Amino acid sequence: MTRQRQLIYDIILAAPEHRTAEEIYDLARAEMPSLARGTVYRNLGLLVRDGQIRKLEMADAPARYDREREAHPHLVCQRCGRVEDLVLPEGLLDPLEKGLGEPVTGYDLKLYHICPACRKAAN
Amino acid sequence: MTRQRQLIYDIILAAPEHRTAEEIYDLARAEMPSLARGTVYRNLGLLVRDGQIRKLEMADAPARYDREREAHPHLVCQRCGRVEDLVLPEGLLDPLEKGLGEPVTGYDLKLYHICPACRKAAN
DNA sequence: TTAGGTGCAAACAATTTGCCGTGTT
DNA sequence: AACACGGCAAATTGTTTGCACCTAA
Repeated sequence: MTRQRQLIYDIILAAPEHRTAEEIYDLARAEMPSLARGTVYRNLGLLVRDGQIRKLEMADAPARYDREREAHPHLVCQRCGRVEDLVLPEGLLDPLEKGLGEPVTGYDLKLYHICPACRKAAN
Repeated sequence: MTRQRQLIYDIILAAPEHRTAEEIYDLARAEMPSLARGTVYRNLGLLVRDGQIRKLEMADAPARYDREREAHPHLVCQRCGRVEDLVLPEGLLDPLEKGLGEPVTGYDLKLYHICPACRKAAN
């Protein structure tokens, strides 16, 4: 855990936002102006590999990072890309897995909507 | 529907495979060698926009395209990236949507596993 | 003193775009 | 003539990598 990795990790832990690498880079540079973009990507990759954070692949947009360690669904605004965590009702996906007969190693569930802010703006 | 768009569309309809733009480009060029890569991307975009096909965003890999018109879950091999369609049990996601109180405009559900071929190869 | 990490810049992969020509209505 | 689309190549975007230097165990 170098200073730079700690900084990046702290930024992710500090808020429930699901930020992009670029946003994290900007926030981190406010604190450590010498920080390189490559270092951000490298450390995000390592944090994901070690299971300390999660990477969310977004549709037609840069990936976002989630401080939550366990798999859970997300609610994504189709307009602005904002992401919220959802709670997965216990055993919700069981019927699907059951039907498969094979073990599932993970899942990715996103629900799309238009967030209140965007819906208001659309008027 | 130009010749090139029809060709691209036919390739997608012809098989249940979920191919990448590059794979579609290669298959199409076997039939029409002058076809440009940009044309493939342009037409895939239009076909998606018009709801004739679906785009599947993959984790750390190029997007794939699905001939199925309606939303449905996918089973993705973590090793080789192969994608299969799944059938979503009726009303499976209702509890989630219910809990939200807001309308959901769509969803994206992927289950990850190791496909039989890859599991065998791992021995 | 050596393994791992950094900053920097160049490289990359997937996709998009501008431009200009061409076939169709 | 208007126009949508194709081919081509250059541009963009998001991300990765090679390299030389540095630093903490």
